[in-house]
Amino acid sequence: MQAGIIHADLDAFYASVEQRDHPELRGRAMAVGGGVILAASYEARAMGVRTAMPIRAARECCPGLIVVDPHIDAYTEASRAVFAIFEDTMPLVEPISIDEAFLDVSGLGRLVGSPEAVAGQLRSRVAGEVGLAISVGVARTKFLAKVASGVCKPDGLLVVEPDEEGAFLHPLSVGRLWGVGPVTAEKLAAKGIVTVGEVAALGEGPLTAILGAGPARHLHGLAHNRDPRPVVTGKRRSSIGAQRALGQRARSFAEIEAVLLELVDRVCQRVRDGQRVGRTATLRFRFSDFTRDTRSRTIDDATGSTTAFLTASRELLATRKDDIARQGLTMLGLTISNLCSAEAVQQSLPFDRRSTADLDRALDEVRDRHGSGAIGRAALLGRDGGARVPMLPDPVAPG
DNA sequence: TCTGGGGTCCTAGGACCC
DNA sequence: TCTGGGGTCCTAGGACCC
Repeated sequence: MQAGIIHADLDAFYASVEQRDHPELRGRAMAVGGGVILAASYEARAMGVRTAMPIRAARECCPGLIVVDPHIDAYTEASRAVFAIFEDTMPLVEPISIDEAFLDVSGLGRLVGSPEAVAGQLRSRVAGEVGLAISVGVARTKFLAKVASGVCKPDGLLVVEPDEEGAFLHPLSVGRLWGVGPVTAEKLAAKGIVTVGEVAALGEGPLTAILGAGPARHLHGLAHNRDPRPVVTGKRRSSIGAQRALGQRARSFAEIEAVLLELVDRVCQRVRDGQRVGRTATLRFRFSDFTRDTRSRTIDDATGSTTAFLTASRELLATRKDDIARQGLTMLGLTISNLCSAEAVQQSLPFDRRSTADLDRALDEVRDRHGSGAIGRAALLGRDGGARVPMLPDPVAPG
């Protein structure tokens, strides 16, 4: 099997757009900041500036750092232009974030050129037409393609051929494995495991003892470059949320309720704009001591209604009223999940007053269309036994 | 200047159903 | 009547990513 999956990743995206649009920022240690550092230029990174760093700390390690406000519209526009080039090159594009995507070029054959040639074309078109540097990794799996683009940053191109995989992967630090963050890296380091090769040599059993079954299976697979995930197009977000930092100042409960109303309104608007409906509201709290907490509630009928989610959210907020008064809230967030398309709900059959046999037949129908794990009886009936409009998952685009 | 703000995926236990 | 297995859903929480 040939190396046919591309991972393309724009370098220091927000900062690069600012440097493109403001020539006086080029070659300078600069960053985009909104409360904390959102993105730093490579010049600033060389001085130790990192994403998510408080701006004051960033200035301490990099005196003279230029911090500019974010211009989200410019980033969105640049992202659109880059993705248009991706899709013009290859229809099989899976967006990962505003500045990252996978492309499956294995089907292109000799018609367009080797994956390496396609990757080179992408890089020169993005540079020429959008004015941004992009790093591209090419490999046999998604995971390895992503590692490759990370290793060749900035402004690089790296192809890992199938017979080079072990030699490339094993010397790398475990932190390069997708899903290994500070917590997992520390657990492994405590057992003397630092490189991907050491994870690969360990075997799944001992790894399970260190990390638990799920992460061990995942990591063991990656360390041997087993990653069967295909490149998938047409995915939709499975949750939509917003949050608001409140600062350290004490807030009255009424003020917090007002913030909640704003959040609910904003999130529900976005849900409706996407022609979607949801069922679960999750409130996220952060207190003055930086501890976090979540509370969620699922309502029976999927909706995009601000009123419905406001009711659910206020109930959730009320459950923490005492803690909020005692500890002080510094952040409030709301996420709506269990999303599906509003259209799917429209098309669903009216189940009211149907017999159990009818419901079971309808369930079979849904499972035929969407797969056996798509939906359970409880989701169709509601926990109180009352019939209601069922949730259908969004259809996944073919390919 | 005050520790953004947007997501994904996984796990475990209890409730409930067949 | 008792016991048990298998499955889904909901809730809470953890880790991670950009």
